[in-house]
Amino acid sequence: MSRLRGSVTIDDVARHVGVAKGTVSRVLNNYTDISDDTRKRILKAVNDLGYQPSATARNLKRGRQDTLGIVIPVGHGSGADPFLAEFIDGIARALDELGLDLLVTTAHSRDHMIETHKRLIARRKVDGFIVTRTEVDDPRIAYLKEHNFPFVAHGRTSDPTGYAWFDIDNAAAFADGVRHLYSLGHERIGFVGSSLDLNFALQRRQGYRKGLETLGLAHDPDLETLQVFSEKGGFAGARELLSLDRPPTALICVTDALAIGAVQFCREIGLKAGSDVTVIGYDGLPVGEYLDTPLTTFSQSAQEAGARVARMLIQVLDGKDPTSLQALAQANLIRRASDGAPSMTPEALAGVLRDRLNSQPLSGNKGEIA
Amino acid sequence: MSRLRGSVTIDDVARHVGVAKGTVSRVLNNYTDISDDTRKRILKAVNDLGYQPSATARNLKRGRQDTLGIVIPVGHGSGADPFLAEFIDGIARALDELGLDLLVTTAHSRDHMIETHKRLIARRKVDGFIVTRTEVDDPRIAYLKEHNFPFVAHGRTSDPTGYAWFDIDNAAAFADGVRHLYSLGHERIGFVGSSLDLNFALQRRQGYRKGLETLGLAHDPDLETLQVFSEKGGFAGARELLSLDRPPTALICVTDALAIGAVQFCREIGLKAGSDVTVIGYDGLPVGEYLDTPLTTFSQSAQEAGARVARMLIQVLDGKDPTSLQALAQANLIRRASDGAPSMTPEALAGVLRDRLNSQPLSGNKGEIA
DNA sequence: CTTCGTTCCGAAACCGATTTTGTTGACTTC
DNA sequence: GAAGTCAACAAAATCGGTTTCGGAACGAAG
Repeated sequence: MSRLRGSVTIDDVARHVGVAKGTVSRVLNNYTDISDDTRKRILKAVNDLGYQPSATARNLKRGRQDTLGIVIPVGHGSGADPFLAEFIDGIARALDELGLDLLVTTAHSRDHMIETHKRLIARRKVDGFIVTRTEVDDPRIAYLKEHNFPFVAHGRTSDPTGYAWFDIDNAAAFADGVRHLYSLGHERIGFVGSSLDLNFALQRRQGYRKGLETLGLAHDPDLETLQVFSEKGGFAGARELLSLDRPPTALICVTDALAIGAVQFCREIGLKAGSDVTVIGYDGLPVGEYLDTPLTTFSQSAQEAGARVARMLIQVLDGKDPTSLQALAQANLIRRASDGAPSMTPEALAGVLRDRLNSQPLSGNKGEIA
Repeated sequence: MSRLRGSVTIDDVARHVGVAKGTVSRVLNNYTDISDDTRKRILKAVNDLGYQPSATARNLKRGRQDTLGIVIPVGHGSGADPFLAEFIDGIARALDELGLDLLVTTAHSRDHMIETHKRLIARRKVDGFIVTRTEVDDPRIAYLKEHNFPFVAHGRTSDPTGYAWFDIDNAAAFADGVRHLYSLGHERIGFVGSSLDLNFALQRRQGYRKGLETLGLAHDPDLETLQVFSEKGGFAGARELLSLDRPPTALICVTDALAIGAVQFCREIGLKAGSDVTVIGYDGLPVGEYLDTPLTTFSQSAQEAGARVARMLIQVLDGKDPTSLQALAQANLIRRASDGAPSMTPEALAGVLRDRLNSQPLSGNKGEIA
């Protein structure tokens, strides 16, 4: 009961000035049919009383919430994605300028994810969604499209039509990466990937294959491995590929986490990343710079991506046709130290590995395949 | 106009069943004065129509938003804090179980921070706040206390009375750390800290000093350095301390980021972390495990901390006395590989450093002091 | 002096829920 | 059989805004 926390309502202002509350509202919403005198008196009172309109009441009438939603996928304890942290930061910054807010929710499964979107829509807590980490066949996008609820995707799906999205040209990046490795002298190039459900993972593999094809290099299925999304996966992937009879001299990894694991495998086996074996990652994580061999990686600004996607969503909410809001950006390669000309042939590398794998036990359980 | 996106209102349900909307509301809120028959018919209609009450309308009447707020400090482009990402994840998970949501905002300065809290309160967008990264003298806490707005702090201030908080016993952790280093044989232990405005940074230094005192070790002010909060700071800090005439053989760093930079300095100068120089961090970042020398560090579960703080805030909102909600948890040391017995005396270390610093140019600009 | 058009603002409807108050009919009770 | 009780719901008030509608006051036009 009672004026909770003494907040000032529009009625207080109206009474204070001696006008109808509708008049106060009109002043605050810049209607023109208010005399200068009245306007000034009301503005003064608003200021004096420290009045700020209740978002709730305003939203009820307007049907808008001035709030955007993002529901982030969280693995089973796998920890938060460092990319997402910066991405959200970017969104929040962009929204702040416009007085909008961001509602953040997590979901641990696909069902939970859809359910959360449903709830937020039904209870009208948000005006639109930002969808991240798009899957090749994404149930969220299907749901939102079907219900005609505003959203912008960061990343595409297998059918990137009929909705607004912002994406990195993953395929081009990986094709470039392969070309770069080839120009360094690598001819056997391994691909350390992960679950192909995620669209970017699939696209990066496509780019990898396309790159090989363009260069006229044979595509050897043995040089591709799919691992879990973590350093452990990268470790296991590197072990798998480097243990081949004719191992790759370079590894291109779908994410930095995988690349970090791959570099670790190289270190443990006594190979120098950047010369004995080349490793390239993707994400531009700052920490990559502080590895013993600073990681060469593709970078995209997560913060900028967040800001951009937020602004796109606002345009959608303003009625702009989502189909006209589709943008592709290029990632760029940050060369640090984990890439270089191969120091030996695949055959020589295979020899070294045979020796080392037999003589040296590897660290703990880091190579376990999940 | 018009039923936006065809959402079903309580009136639709009432009309469909042929009752007053108040009756529908009472059914949904478990009032007892409804006949079984009517209750069933209404519940069926609710189900059939897929009705979910509008959060906005309900909030307007109830005066609650079922939304918690967190405004996270973002440096000038310094990037997002990996700890915060997991922390938020923990909050979101805990809230999900209770049907609450989390509003995330960023602020780039102290003023902006207060302003954002003000706005969120005045516009009644949130029921309470979670305050993170508390400063020794925190303006947010002062403001919220003064205005009697519900909140829970993650971390204390210099005056930890009169509000609810959850904190790690930073002082105890660092005192333990010093004891641990001493037991390994270190007698000159350096402290790489950062801005003492943040309460945890101050507490950790207190713990460091207390640890020395307890062991009867002299406190040498030269062994303490304050750096910016990043790998660069750690690099610079390690350089400063190790360049002393009698350098420390162990460095205890306030955060993992600093420790990572310190380890990098050791590597570049040709010292082996874990034997030549011991480095300990704090945060338990997963990436610390994948450095060339896996980082020994103090760990606290950010996710659990988030969940815990969220639950505390809910208790505050339920009317529990904030003063009764104050909890201190212990951090625990995760020993990996960057700590060990000293391989040489401070004097010998100084000799090595003199040689190396003269002969070997250091990497780029990483040592610059910001 | 009427009529018309503006300008400016009060009154009331409305958004979609919750909650209070009031009403109805059935059932007791004496 | 009149009065009182109770269950079960309808009707209306309310939350705090926005928006529509309409009316008063005034000057200009005819």
